[in-house]
Order: sequence, then structure tokens, then C-alpha cells
Amino acid sequence: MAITRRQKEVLDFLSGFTQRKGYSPSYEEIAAGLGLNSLATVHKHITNLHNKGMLQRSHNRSRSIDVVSQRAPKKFTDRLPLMGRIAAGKPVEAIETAESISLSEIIGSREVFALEVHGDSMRDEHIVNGDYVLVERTSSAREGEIVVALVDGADATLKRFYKEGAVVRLQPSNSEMAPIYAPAERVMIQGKVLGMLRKYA
Amino acid sequence: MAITRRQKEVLDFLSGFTQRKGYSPSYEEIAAGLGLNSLATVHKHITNLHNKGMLQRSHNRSRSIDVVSQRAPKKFTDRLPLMGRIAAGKPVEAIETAESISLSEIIGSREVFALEVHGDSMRDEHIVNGDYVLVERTSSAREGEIVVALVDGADATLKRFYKEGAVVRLQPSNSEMAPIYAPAERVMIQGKVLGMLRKYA
DNA sequence: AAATTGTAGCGAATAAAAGGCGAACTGAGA
DNA sequence: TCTCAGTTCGCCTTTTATTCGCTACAATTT
Repeated sequence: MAITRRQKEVLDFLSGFTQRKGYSPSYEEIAAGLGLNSLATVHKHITNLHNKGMLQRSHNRSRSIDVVSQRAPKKFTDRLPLMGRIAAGKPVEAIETAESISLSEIIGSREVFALEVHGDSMRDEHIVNGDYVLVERTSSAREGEIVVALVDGADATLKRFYKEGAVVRLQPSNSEMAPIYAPAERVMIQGKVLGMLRKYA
Repeated sequence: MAITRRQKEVLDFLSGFTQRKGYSPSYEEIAAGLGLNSLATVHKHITNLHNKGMLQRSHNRSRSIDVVSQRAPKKFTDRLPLMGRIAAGKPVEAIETAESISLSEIIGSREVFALEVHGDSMRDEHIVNGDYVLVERTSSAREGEIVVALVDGADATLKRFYKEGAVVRLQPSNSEMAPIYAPAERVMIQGKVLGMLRKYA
């Protein structure tokens, strides 16, 4: 982002030319189109725009400029178009993009932070090593919610929360692990899980 | 963290100008727009607004102002502080929040859309019914990547992609399901999975 | 009431990008 | 190999941002 006036003119010329002619302009054509007398100036503009990620090009290749995102009033940094369900029986292009999804949908107006999950104690919950859980900072939880909890100020752990009279049961979602039972006053809830984010390499 | 009346006027001018022209104003243009006679005053406003987190800018860079959240009473829409790893042995408050995570980290500058996962064909991959996969629109994939693929223009499915000579193997991540083998020309790749998002009720 | 702090404003001096030039060099394709 | 579009270089001008010292006012704190 952060384009200057002149750079926008260059960009507009590039996309206009490519649109009309079907191929990108040579540096000489760009110079002519912008009223410049030196190809070095054109080159500098192209380099600057490339550094800002506004276009692609190949080294020493003729007419290899490819404007990348010029006319995209919608920035898909946060909100993603929801194209439908997988296995819907149609190519995804065919599906109208009426809906969308975003992090703010999960977060709302709550105070949320992320934690990287370490270990496999939530494997049965399909939360695995390296995933990020999105946690609302709160000190209370309801029956069955996944919480970040401390027992006696020791390790913070990710467990399902159940209240059984005066004691609290913290249930790992891994059948090989045993639940933790503790009196409510020794259990400190730090937050509850609203969502999960995974990043593939 | 409240904005003053004058600061709001500055902010409104900035986003209006950027919206109309496609690039951000210079300090001189801002001064003219607000009836100021000194660029120092403009600079002070910009600095104050930057300190309040209302805009981004680059040092000494022309027209690099980027209004960040103008109409968003919500706290964190995109970027979340990463508080550390779960089971780190400390209360999460104690951990410094040097890092952060966001959707844009996964997306980058690619064209990405979301698909709601239906069914359990990716269960072994810990992607389950109701999850959202974040898909980059692309027509090629590399060995082992999770792709959205169509065979003979039929149902779009989520599978791992393997190339075995002239044929393609589409491997479901569910041990109960059989892989699909098909000649490469009958397989159309619609995108590859960059990440996954889950929302708890 | 006095001192402090933060916002708002001015003009001038300084420094750094951005924009521009011509000339010489380089590499991909014919 | 020859050509020409693209690249690199040194140098210049213009535009733009930054910093400094100063005044004034309003809201808080002491």
C-alpha cells in the first residue's frame, strides 16, 4: 500500500493499456504514455511499484508486467468470501458469494488473544500441536466449555470445564489422559476458547 | 484512547481523500484541507493519531498514511496478540505479548476464499464438519498439499494431492475412505488449502 | 491558586524520498 | 551474433516529511 500520486498514474496506465491491448506495454510505450523522456525513470517506477507489491514482472523479459491487485476495492485481509460448502457438487466459481466469514465474527467485541497449542491433550477435539486457539479473557465459564485453566497457579492447560458440586472437573479431550478434579477455589479460569486457527506451511 | 474533535476531523479528511483519489495526501494537502498554515501542526496531528493507533505510516515516506480502523468500535478485528504457548507453566497474563497472529498472516496477498467443510472425509487431518478451510484460488498444486479438486466436473472435494506419473491420486484423510485415481487431464484443481478456521458456538 | 500536562497552532531549517535525465551496459530471443 | 527491450549508473531537481523553538489555551493535579 502507500502509493504516491505519480505511482498511481503509472499503475492506471499499466492496467488500462493491458486491458485495451491484451498485452502489457514496453518501457518505451509507458514513457510515451506518461510523457517521460528516459526509460530509466520508467524502470524506477516499475521497480518501486514492484517493491510495494503492486505488480509482478520478470527480469529482462519484454512486456512481462502484471498488475496484481489494482482494482480491488475490497481488501480480503480480514473478511473472506464464503463460497459455499465443499462437496456441493459444483465448481466453486459457480457459487455466489453472498456470505462471508472473518475473525471478527468469532471475536465480536470481546477481548481475545491467541495461544499456540503445544502437545496433543486436545487431540480428540481435533485441536493439535501447532494450532492457535482464540481465547476470550474471562474468569468464568459454563458447563462443557473449553477453557484455559490454572490449578494452584501451576501450568496453564486447555480442558473442558465441568462443575460437580463443590469441585471442578477439567476433562482433557484425549482418551488416554485422566481428568483433573479440584475444589473450585483452587481452579483459576483465564479464558474460554471461542475458536481455532490453523496455518498450513 | 479517546479522539479529540480536531483529531476526528483530521482522520475524516484522511480517509475521504484516500477514498476519492486512490492515494493518501501529502502534509501540504492536509494543511490546505484543514485550513492550517504550518506543516508542523499537521505532523503533530499525524504523530498523535499514530500514537493512538488510529493510523499507520512509514518514516520519511511520501503519502504513506494508512487510516487503520476509523469506523470500528470493536477492539481487535483482525490481529490478535499471541500470548505464548499453552502449558507454558505460567498464567497467560505473565507472558509478554511480543508476537501476534492474524488472518492476513495466512492469506498474504493471495486471492483466498473460505469453504465450509461438510462431512468427515478429512477427519484424520483434524478438519471436521462445520470447519472453514481457507483456500487460495490456484490451478496447480504440489505433492502432498490439500486441494479442492473436481474430477470430471463432478463434486468438488477436499483431498491430499499426489502425482503418480500420468495419473493423479486424491487421498482422503479418512482411513475408511478409498483414494481416487484419475488421469491428470480429468482432474481440475480449484485451489489449495492455506489454513483452517473453527468457530465454537 | 499554581503547576503540570496535553492539544493546537505558527514559521523556519533540515533531511530524505520521489521523480527526473542521458549514457552506458546486459541479456533473451530472433 | 545481432538487436533491442530492459537494466544500471551518476547526477540533478522537486516534493515531502521531520525537527526545533516558540505561543496559547484548556483540563488536571497538587
